[in-house]
Amino acid sequence: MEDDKRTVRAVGRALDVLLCFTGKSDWGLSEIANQVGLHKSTVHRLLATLEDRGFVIRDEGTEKYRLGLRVLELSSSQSRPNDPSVVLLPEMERLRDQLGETVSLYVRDRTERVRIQAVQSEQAIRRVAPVGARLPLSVGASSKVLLAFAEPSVQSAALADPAWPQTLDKETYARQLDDIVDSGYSTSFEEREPGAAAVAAPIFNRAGKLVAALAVSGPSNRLTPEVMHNQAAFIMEAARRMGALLG
Amino acid sequence: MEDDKRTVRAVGRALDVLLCFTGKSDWGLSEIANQVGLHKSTVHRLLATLEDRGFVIRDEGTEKYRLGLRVLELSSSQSRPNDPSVVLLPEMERLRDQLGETVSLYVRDRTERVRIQAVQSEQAIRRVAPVGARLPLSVGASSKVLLAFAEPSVQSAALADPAWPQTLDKETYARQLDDIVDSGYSTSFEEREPGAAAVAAPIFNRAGKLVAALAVSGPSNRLTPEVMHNQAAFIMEAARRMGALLG
DNA sequence: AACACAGTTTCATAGAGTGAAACGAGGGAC
DNA sequence: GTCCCTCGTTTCACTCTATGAAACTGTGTT
Repeated sequence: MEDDKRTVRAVGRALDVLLCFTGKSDWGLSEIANQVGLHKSTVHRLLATLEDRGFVIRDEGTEKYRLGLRVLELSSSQSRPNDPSVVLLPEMERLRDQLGETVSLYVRDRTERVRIQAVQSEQAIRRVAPVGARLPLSVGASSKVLLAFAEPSVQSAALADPAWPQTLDKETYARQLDDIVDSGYSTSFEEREPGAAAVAAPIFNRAGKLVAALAVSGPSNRLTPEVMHNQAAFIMEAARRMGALLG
Repeated sequence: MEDDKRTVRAVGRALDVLLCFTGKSDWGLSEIANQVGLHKSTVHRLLATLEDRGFVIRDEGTEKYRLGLRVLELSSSQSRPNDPSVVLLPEMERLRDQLGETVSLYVRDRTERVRIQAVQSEQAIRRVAPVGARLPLSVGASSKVLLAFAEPSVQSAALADPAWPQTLDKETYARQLDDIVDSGYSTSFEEREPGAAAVAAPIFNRAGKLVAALAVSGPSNRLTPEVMHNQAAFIMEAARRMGALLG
């Protein structure tokens, strides 16, 4: 409400329209208008602008809107040299082969986390982990790692976020984070998703700054607490090696 | 100029700001203002809005702007099931192994073409082909394929585009396109980039609609006109198989 | 110290964006 | 066939938003 004056309303609305396309690829005009809470005619103009610049296209046949190729163009020009998601990929594959489970790489983005890289397990039952997925910073092994080793200001900002689940007891949570700092890794067992479990360790760059969380995840019947405890040493070792690869 | 009334100026400007980040990842405020021809304060507000929604972030250290992770999120939710870029990937790898050169997949986007998928040659000297790259629809083997087999309205729109090179003789070009329709493939020899050559063939879906161009490209000393002529049959055969994989 | 340059904020004004309403175009239902 | 519902498109008067000049702050350079 305070920095609304520093932003441009029409642009913010257009970006909100664009963000509709995460999770659902085909949208009708009225559908979007309903979703973002704007008038049809307003959304129509915003979409016309987005379409003009190639950010959305209209499916021929069904007249529905869909993301355009400008998005691909942007994202491909996003990755810079010594980008963690490409530099660390070989090490992630090595760890996947060593443990046989899906390996993911997460970074914090404000009060959420984003999976910036993943290599899938090759087992029949495996964790599928789409790159680019945005997840809450509250639950899950990687979330706790990203918070436990973050600066205090980051922690308090995350807890103050309206999206933070009110059901979590903050004291218990804080103690859990302390334990993670002590042990150097974090686990989660059916915490965010039923049937899934994960181990995560922090990756620090050479300057000692937390840059990402390395996570190994799989079905909870394979990744029992004992198994995860045994894997933790390997994961921390891999995370250490990865940190050395970063600027 | 005509449909400017149907679009939202501020949004268009914001998207133009966003598009600065294709080709150069780090931008200062004044730099962007200069690039897009807007006032500093205007760009400042647009960037604040883009930052608020996570489309750009500011590098800590250098205060420069850079693309945010929302872009990754969007692009990853872009690929739909039976998307050519994933369905055709195995066939592209097969062709790469068969011919030993870089294989690219292009689609037309208005009056340009975009590389939506690529598999790199494994030779020491190879064509590097970043996915997402946007190229002119005038020159290059794939361009000519995408135009030759397109509907007449598409062809005339491309020729009428202000970006179309005035140096090309339209009659010679039209004859060239006719030849491509007859032979079923297209070649280019140091046409767009010095030292590079390519062969391309059209991919039609089951309904007979042109959906993409399949291109094999490499250094011009390996891909001589004779070599490319010999490879053409394999490429057309691969393109035919790929078309059968599409809806 | 003086300067140059980048980013930020303020503010009066113009005109751009807004949303209600009307319009036109399918597409079922009956 | 008609009616009706819904979707996308267009118009238009009004308000409030976006704009850009200018002032301001901060940082590094000469």
